[in-house]
Amino acid sequence: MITIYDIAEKTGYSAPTISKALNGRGGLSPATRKKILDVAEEIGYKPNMAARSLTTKKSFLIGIIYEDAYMKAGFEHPLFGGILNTFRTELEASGYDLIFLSKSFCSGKTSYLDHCVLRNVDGVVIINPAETVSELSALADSDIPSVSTNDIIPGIPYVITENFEAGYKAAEHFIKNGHKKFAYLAGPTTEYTRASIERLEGFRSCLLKHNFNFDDSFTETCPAWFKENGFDAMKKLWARHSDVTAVFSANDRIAAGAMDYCQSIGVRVPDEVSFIGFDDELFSSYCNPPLTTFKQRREQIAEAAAEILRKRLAGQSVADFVRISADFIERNSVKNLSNS
Amino acid sequence: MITIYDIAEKTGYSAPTISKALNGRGGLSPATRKKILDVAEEIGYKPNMAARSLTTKKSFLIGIIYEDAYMKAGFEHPLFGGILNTFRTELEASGYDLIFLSKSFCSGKTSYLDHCVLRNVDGVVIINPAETVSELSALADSDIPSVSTNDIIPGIPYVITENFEAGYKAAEHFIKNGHKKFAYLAGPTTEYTRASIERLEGFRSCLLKHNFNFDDSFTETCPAWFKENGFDAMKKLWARHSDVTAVFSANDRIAAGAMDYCQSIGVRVPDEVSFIGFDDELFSSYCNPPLTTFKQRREQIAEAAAEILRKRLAGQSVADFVRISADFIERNSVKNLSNS
DNA sequence: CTGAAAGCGCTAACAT
DNA sequence: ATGTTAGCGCTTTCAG
Repeated sequence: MITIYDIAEKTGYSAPTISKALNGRGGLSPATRKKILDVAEEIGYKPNMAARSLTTKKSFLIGIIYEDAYMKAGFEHPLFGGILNTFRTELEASGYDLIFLSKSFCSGKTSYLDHCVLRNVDGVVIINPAETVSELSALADSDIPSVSTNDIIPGIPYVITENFEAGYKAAEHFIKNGHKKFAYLAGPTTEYTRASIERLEGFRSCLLKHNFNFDDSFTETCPAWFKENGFDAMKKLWARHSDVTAVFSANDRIAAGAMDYCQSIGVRVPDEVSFIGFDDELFSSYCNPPLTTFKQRREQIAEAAAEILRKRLAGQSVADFVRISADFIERNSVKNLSNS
Repeated sequence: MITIYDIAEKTGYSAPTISKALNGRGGLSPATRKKILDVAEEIGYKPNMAARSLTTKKSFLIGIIYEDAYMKAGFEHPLFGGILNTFRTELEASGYDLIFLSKSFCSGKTSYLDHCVLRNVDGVVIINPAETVSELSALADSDIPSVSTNDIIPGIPYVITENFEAGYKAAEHFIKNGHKKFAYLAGPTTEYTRASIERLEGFRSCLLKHNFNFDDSFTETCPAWFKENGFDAMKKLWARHSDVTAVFSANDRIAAGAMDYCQSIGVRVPDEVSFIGFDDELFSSYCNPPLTTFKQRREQIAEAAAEILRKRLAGQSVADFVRISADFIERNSVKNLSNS
């Protein structure tokens, strides 16, 4: 292992001087600095982050909370995987390393916060916490800067898609295409995750504004985000209202399951029932008919979250939250009834 | 910050004694140990990994090399995302934390190996390196234990799907269904990644064994793994051989693009041309027709890799490589010509 | 501009 | 069974 003492020996300077040169601090003659840096390069010196961390109390480590308890898709989750991707790039560019935080370090008796202390992380990004998230409030109360990209945790700034706006636009699109009977297939909601409800509220808001009937019987809530749940939900909904023509789903998988149900009982999509989904998963452009949906701007969400975390790491104040619009992706799952 | 000295003060024991108790080392009376652990628990002591790492030279950190330079799908990659998922679970259960390795730490002048040294990682998993992987040989030559789940790097044990076997089975399946004219749409190959070629070799091997004609003109190589590449490749292949009825593709996206091409020129799938893909992406069960394909056993690959790394961390010897069979997923993209 | 001394939190080696 | 001493690699403080 090559240490600053090796450089000290080679150059004749003392360890603190080497340290100053390496870290670009002041109080050094340019010639000295250059000589030291040259020797460091020459003998292949690499700092020991653990030692540096011990004295400075900074680790240049960002903890990632990533569990995907909801969709069980792991890193392949259509939203979270993409956010993590960009977030990683952003923070590595700022000189930080990313480390996964878990609740099971040290024989399972640690909390997320414990894990932060153990590793002395400088900051935390909460991409997707495990279902039991109450302990996140401990994180929020700590002085470790954090940011969330999915859950709304009191005391932690978040960056989330403009779900209300998207729901509103979905309704507008159906109305514009002459639809008059609407339904919503909701996803599950948790203490800190209200995405499905926000989408519903936007959807309903637009419908009521245009004086359409949309009471609770037109919403069916899925216990999870999978295709099967969409199938079951559509079945129940159809038993109550077989006259709906416009179905908005909380995500693409639910929409796919619902379309499957319709086709399984001989109801044509989109001729008899139209669909709009959410997420723009890869399969959504392959299914039949290709699904009209919303794409969340993962890169932009990650960039905004990275920016917030960077500011907090620098001790600057930040907004309580940022909302990012989703992009509407029009395909062929919505029939224009005005033309028929 | 709570340290062992706080426990020492509270209990009256010295720091090394506290350390022994905390780490379960011998030479302590059970009573002493219990008292120390109780106090530690009571005052909420958490070890400082950086300090521990400084003295022990162990960091309990595993470096992850994950770039996805090939498919640009990031964590949503159909194979790598899944492997990372399970690998993470496995190693966290063994008391390790996962940290991403990059080549750009410290203003971009570090290599993967440099990054390992900086963070003093105990081991490395190479899930998917960046295109320029030559520096991995430096890692292989170092004494840091590593394992690879996609690339074959001299000196590093790997766990990879039985690609040859799968290719062989694909050919068998076509033959069993009465096909006589075959083609292969290859993916790109790099210095260390021969998956596409291995699949081809298995495919060809079976065809030749059954005395079918299969010269190089029946293979078209895509420059990348995307749908568009499959479309273009099928177009070129079709210009040479419009009589093939059985097309095996190096991955599902290429297969999807190729099916698109056929349908775009009015060739029916699977009635006139049949397809087998690779990966079993989510869209593969949604596309039209649903695609017959192979699913790589991501969990099993990750478990085997974790086992190899654990053994190497413990100083035990391991096999040079492990090959894991892929599962054949039969859907409706292969027509049985014997029945027609 | 440079160096000496001290210490971050922990553990290894040895002494008692 | 427990304590003493020393040191991991680095940076901070302060003296020169």
